This record gives sequence, structure tokens and C-alpha cells, in this order.
Amino acid sequence: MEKNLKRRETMHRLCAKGLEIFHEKGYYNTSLDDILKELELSKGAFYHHFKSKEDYFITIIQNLIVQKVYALLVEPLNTQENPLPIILDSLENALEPGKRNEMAYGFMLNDFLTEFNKRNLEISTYLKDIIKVWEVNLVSVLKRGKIDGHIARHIDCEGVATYIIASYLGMRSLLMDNTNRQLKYQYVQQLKHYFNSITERSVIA
Amino acid sequence: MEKNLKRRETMHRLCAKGLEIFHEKGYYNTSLDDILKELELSKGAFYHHFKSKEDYFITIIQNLIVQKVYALLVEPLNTQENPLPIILDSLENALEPGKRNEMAYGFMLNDFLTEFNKRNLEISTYLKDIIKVWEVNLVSVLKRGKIDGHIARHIDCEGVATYIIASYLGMRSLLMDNTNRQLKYQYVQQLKHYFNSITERSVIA
DNA sequence: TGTTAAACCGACTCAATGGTCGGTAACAAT
DNA sequence: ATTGTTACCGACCATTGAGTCGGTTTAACA
Repeated sequence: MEKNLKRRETMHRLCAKGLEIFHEKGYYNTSLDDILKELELSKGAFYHHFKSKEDYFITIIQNLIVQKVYALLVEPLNTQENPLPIILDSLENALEPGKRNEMAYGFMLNDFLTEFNKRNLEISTYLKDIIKVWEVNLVSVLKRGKIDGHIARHIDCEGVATYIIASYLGMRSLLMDNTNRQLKYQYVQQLKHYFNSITERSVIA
Repeated sequence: MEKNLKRRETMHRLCAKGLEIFHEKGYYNTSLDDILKELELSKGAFYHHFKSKEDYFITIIQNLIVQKVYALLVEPLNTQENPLPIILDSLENALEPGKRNEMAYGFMLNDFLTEFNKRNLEISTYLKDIIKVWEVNLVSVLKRGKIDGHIARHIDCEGVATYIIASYLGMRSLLMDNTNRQLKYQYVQQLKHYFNSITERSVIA
């Protein structure tokens, strides 16, 4: 059964390196040879494991990107506390540059979303579904926050979720190259102001 | 001097159609032939007017994109009123789908910014400069708003500008394909909440 | 009208890239 | 050991797309 291990190992190396380079240079701007060269693998090896470049990227999405988004943005929402600080923390953490060897800035939804939009419907759909899951989870946690009296009653939770997602995606655009720590700080600051504005005012004025 | 007219006319047709298709399918994913076919022009015509595809796109940025951003996002800021409603209006307007033949959703800074990031430094720089000008103008109008007593004194204007830009760029990602009018409405709603939170509370109270 | 120079044509080159395929090496099962 | 299967190799193919270039048309002007 060592063959099976080898298979998984090679596929995993391909996916990990692929994500890294696709994120760095963009999907359409990266050739398979670019990736293969770095891994010292051949065309044959690649097509033995994946049926096309597209299939390959879908595997990457499902195995790596989804997990990353869940770990950074969805799972942290699973608590019973006031959701706003939790959300704030998760966003701040997701914008953190990766440690050492890790990929910079956690991940790259906005980049891929933009790149595939109108160019590859199938991949776009996969990516949008990820956002959708995040959104649904945000909305649900916000609604609970409303019930628990942390969020003002007149607030539109779907709107808040949309707004949070938009600002986050946009920040990722601005942080792009930029090692500007300032930007992230500014973002978190303003998000706090915003969250303040949708917080339930203590009934005992 | 009719030759000169012809020249300008052809170059303009090329730029306009180029922007349209680049925006639709992405720069790297659009071949010159795609554009030339639609205009019924030849390779020869193209290279008679532009020295490369890159040069061509830079011309498009300078002639069309810059103007669009100015018209939609910078010039409206030139008033003496309370800046927050003005900014709100300009953003709402900029997210408006174009009338009939016009390009959908005004323009496409975020898309190009993402596409060229780390792939073409020169073009990236041009695009970032556009954002920079917008930012500078936002900051200056916000600072005036503070002086005029519309914005709370403790607010960090640079932070506000960054946050506004981020949320706007992100919205453009979400609105992408989507004809979802709801999204835009939600965005404007939440932006109002946010603006409320940075508004100077009436001193009398 | 003849000359010149711009505008434009389109076949061609050349490199890049996704994908194919026949073959080889290593391991597993009998 | 033999046989079959899986992982992998790398030359090759087909297509695409940026850029070239010699030639043709058209407008300006002497």
C-alpha cells in the first residue's frame, strides 16, 4: 500500500505549491510548467493525477481554500458570546500576514473571485459558494447577537454581513502588495466604530 | 488635416472597445484579435497606433479610467457642504449600473488592481496612483468636515478614507456578475450607520 | 497629376502553453 | 521470478497570441 501513500503525497505537493504560485501570479498567468519545474515533476506526473488544469484548481479549492476560509472565518464564529468582538477578531486574524513560510495574508478569495469572474463559470461558482457559506454563518451569528441583546433591534443582519464581507474583500485588495501595517490597524479601528453604531444601546440609559 | 482626425478617431475606438472587453474578460484573457475583430481593424492598424499591448492599456488608463474615477468619485467631493452625505451619494452613484450602452457598474478599479498586482508593476502603479488620488481627496474633504463640525473630533480621517475605499472596492467584487439590486441598497444602508458613528454629536444635548 | 506620408492590411514568425502518448522504473501480488 | 499495475518521464502536438513586415490604399499637397 505504499503506492497509495506516494500518490497522496505527490498530489498534495502539487496542490500546495499550485495554490502558492497561483496566488502569487494568478491562475491564467501561471503555466503548469512553472509549477512542475519547482517540484521537479513532469507533465506526465501531473496528468496522471489530474485531468486538466481546471480540474486541478478545483481540487485546490476544495482541499485547501475551503479549509482555510473555514478555519479563519467560519469556525471562530462558533461561540455563544457577543458576536461583534468575535467577528472583529476573526477578521483581524485573517488579515494577519502568515508566519514565516506560510502564505502571506492568509488567503486570497478576492483575488481569485475577480480573476475567474466571467472567465470560468464553474470555478466562479465554487468560489462564490465559499463566500455564501461565510455569509450565512455571519448572518446567523448576528441574528443570535440580536436576540441576546448585543445588536440593535432595527439592524438588518443580512446588510451587516454584506458590508463586513465587502470591506474585508476590499481590504485584501488594498493590502495586496503592501506591507503596510497601518492599513490593517486603520481598518480594525473603523470597523469598531461601525460595530458601535449597530450595538444595542444599554436599555438602562 | 483629415488624417489627424482619422487617427484620433481610430485610436479612440480602439481604446473604448478595449476598455469594454478588457473589463469584461480581463486583460490577460483578451487577445488583441478579440478587439480587432469587433472593430474590423487589422494587426497593422493596431501597431501603427500603439507600440505594444501594454502601452495600449496604459493609454486606456490615462485617457478613460482616470477620467471616469475623477468624474464619479473625486469631483463630486468639491463642495462646501457636510462631506458625509456627499461621499455617500458619490459611492451610490458609482455603483449604479451604467445606463443602456454604458459599461455596467461605472468602472472596474478593483478588478484591474487585482489582475495586475504582482504581474505588471508599471500598470499596477498607475492604478494604485488613481486610488491614491481618490484617497487624498477623501482625506482632505473629511478633514474639512471635522473642522466644520460635521465629523467627531477624535476620528482618524485617513482611517475613514481607507475604510471607505476598502468597502467600495469589496462591493464591486460582490456586485460583479450579480444584478442584485439588494446588495447595493444594503451597502448604502450600512455605510449610513457607519457614518453616523463618526458624526459629531450635536454639542447641545 | 504626381509624390509623399500616413493609415491600414494580413500573412507570417516565434514563443508559450495545455494537453497527449508511448515508454520506463518501481513496487505489489502471485 | 513473473506479471500486472501504478507513478512518472519527456518528446511531441496543436493552438493561441503578441509582435513583424512588406505591401496597398487614401488623403494632403506641390
